[in-house]
Amino acid sequence: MIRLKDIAEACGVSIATVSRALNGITDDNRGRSERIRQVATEMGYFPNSAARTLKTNRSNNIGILYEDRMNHEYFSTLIDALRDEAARNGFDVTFINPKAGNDTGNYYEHARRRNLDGVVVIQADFNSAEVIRLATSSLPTVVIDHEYEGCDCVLSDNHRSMEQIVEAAYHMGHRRIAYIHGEDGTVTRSREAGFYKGCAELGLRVPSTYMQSAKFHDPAACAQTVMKLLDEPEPPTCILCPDDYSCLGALSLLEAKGLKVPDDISLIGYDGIRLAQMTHPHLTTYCQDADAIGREVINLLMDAITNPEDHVTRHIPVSGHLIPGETLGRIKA
Amino acid sequence: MIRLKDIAEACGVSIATVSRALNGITDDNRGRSERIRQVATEMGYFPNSAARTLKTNRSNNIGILYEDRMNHEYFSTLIDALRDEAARNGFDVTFINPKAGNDTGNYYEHARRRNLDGVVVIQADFNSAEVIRLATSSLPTVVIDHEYEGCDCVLSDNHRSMEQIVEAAYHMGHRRIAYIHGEDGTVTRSREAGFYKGCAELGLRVPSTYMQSAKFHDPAACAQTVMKLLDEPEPPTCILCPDDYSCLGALSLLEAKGLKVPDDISLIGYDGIRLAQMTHPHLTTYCQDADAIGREVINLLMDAITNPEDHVTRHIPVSGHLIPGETLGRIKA
DNA sequence: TATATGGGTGAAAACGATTGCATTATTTGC
DNA sequence: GCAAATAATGCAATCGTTTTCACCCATATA
Repeated sequence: MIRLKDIAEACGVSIATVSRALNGITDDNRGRSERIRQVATEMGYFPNSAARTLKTNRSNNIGILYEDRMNHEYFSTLIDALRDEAARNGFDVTFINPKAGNDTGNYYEHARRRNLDGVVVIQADFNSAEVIRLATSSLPTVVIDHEYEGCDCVLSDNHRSMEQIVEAAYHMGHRRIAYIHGEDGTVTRSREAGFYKGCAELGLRVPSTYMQSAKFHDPAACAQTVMKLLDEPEPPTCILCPDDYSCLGALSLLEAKGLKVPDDISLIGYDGIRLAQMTHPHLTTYCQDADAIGREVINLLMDAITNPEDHVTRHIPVSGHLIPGETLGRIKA
Repeated sequence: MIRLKDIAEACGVSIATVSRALNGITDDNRGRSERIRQVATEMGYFPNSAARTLKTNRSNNIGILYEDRMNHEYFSTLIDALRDEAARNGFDVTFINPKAGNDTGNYYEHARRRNLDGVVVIQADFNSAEVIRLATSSLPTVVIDHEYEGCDCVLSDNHRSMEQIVEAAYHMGHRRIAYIHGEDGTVTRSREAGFYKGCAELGLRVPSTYMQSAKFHDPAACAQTVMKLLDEPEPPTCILCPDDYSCLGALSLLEAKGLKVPDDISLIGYDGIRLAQMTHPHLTTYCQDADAIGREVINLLMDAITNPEDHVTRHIPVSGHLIPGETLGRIKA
């Protein structure tokens, strides 16, 4: 590999001069810098990032952490968005590993060892010591969908989205709306609150049995819970599911039982995966704007990295939108 | 951050001794190494990978390249598998970026600049100069689903899988089988060949109109092509789709036209995404073993990295399996 | 007791870049 | 055209680690 030294020798100048020419420190005097740059390109030079990192303490590399497997469309879209947005800023993206090889490395250590300039927490157990350590460390960190004191975060509108969903169902005439939520966590609690608020504002009574718990991304679990709801003395006319996968599970079950969606019962999903628009009927669902979230995350991170002094931590909400679909039907008067 | 120097001072030994103790070079003499290790842990030491990389020319970091957006379940599963398998070997994973910030960096340069020890090409335009450069470089590279001369690769069984699919349809009594394939490329050509071979072995005639082209992951395109096939004077009784998403598009269309799947016509997908088993009817589809592929890829890469001398390049096939599903029906005699 | 043996040790040189400081070359103002 | 100001340059130190080499000390062997 070509080093600065090689270029220096080829040009008959010192290493320092080459470094400065390539980094644009010197105003191009007599075209000398220009010539150096040209020679560098001719020789096929590119900087050794390890050396640069060692000296400058900047790696132009950020870490992303997610503990689950990435088999939800929302996650992979988000990761793509992060990658692209980081690249636009000249940054690379490296995974922070839940199980870092032989080393009993925690996340923070892993990030430091790799000289990462910042970290994005996409999804994790927000109560675990390791994650808290990371979020509260001096390392620039942006967390998605969870608020830590003094830590930047980007929040998809879990609360507001549920309100919107409830309103949408209400406007279609539904008065008996049940909510099957996912596992407990920041996201779930926020959505739950939004659901209750939406109901309260519209004066809807919510029997305790209308609030059910299942698991995220588990169609069978959701279907089973739907069964329970149908056995209620007063079954709901509209059921909100934790996510689109679960919703599809519910849809299957209902069809298998001979119930027509949305004629007999309405369903609403969450996430807006592409497949939701390929089924019959298309899912009525709420779509989070993963690209926008990615953009905001990287913006925050870049600011925290480049202006550590006057960076003020912020909590930024990003809103999505309701996809009409066909699983939410009008209640016959 | 704690440096070797700090530990050396704390222990009253030289930096070299600390380095050797921590790396297990010295047989633990009089428990000294043990004590050094202990002090290191107490002080919260972890190595600076930039420094280590600079000195050793090894980063314990591999790159993965994919040019598309990662919105297919197969890709994200694969990336997860690669990440986990790499971690098991003490390696991290960094994305190689199609558009590397301001730099007009090609893939190879990007990998070198980052001191990556190896690269996995998950998906790319295999004819582009950049990708060829990467694959033919001295940098350990494993390519998935494309064979370059002298370059390691792991091949999902595109060819054999199509034969199996054809056989499965045949055994259900189908004699008029059409194939809608994706965009041209290594994968498509291999599948096409498998399809023809399967038909030939069973003595099935394949009218040229039965071989149609659409796009991968485009339900609408597939649906449209299905329309064309239905207009044939002798329409097929079974249609093979490029992938599950496309297949769902076809399924929707057929249902919309009042045709029953699989009673009136059979469909077979490809990929085995989770959603394929949540629809009604469940998709009959072929599932690639992403975990196994990931495992093989990393195995190859690790060998190429650790034994560059006696590493022999290999082309490894990984087979998947047919998921029965319900969209392939028996032809009434 | 003296001599080989052998591994543990420390000093120091790398790896390739950036950067403070002193110096030299160039430009500017008069 | 000369002094002062300014810009560009080179030297050398430095980032944190690994590793060569010479050295030392302990143990085993004669």
